[in-house]
Amino acid sequence: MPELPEVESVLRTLRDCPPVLPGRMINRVIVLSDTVISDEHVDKFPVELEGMVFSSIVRHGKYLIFRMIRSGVGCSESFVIIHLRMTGRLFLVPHEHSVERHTRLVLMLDNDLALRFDDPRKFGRVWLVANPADVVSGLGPDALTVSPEIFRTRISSYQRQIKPLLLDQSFLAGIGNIYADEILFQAGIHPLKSSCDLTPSDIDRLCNATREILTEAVESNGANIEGVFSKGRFVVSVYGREGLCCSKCGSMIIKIRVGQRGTHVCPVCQPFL
DNA sequence: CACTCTACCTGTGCGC
DNA sequence: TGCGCACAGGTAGAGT
Repeated sequence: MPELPEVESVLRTLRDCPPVLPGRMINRVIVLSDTVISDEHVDKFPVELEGMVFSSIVRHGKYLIFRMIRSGVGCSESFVIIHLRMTGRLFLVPHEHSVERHTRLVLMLDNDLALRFDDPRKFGRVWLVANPADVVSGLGPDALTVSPEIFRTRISSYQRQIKPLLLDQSFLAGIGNIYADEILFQAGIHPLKSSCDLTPSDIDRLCNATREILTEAVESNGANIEGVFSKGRFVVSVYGREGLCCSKCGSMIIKIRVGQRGTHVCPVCQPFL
């Protein structure tokens, strides 16, 4: 399940690992599933993209934002934005490997490679917009780079259960179900606790845990969870470990539901009080 | 505003 | 073996 660290890993691969995406022109666009294009005018999508060149890539939360330019007169720019949601994958392949069972979109490039978007569940979305704000303006600050001051200010403006708040992309962008559980475990905070009941010390630990967990996961190239997401090296402490022993205190990790989401807790390290 | 539920979608893994 | 079903998860939108 791609969350912020996994999306960052995709970004770094496309941007830094040869053959890289920036500088490549799109020769042809193949839409295999209309529903992944977040625009009622799916027909326009290929027409507008063909001939455009990948310029740069940035990430905000779980969204990848590709700046595209059309060389020549006017030098117009636009933005391709991709959200992988649950099961989306994005990678460069040779032309001849450009379509498989769950391939939804293929961007044929000018160097015999293709940028391929696969997504078994068709949850992922692709936008083509003139202004990235059209898609990402509702997001809060990026969870990896938010400053402690902003973190403290924002958290005190809500009165909500802390886990659903961490998952709310308008509060902080990038945290999903796996890292929310990991962050709350590291901070020693119960997921059902209300944000307004957190002490200044709780908030400091939460802020630090958010930065530390996400930074470590990014450096590890994402999570490594049996059968779920196995490319990275980040090892989870509580997610999916119900019935196993807590690595800090040895108690049994339990699974509860918080805001309809499976939630993993060490009842000793994360007291509800 | 806080929260809950549903829809979207399909592969997996369980119980019968 | 095979069937049916609950479940997983991110987000939007509707409802309480």
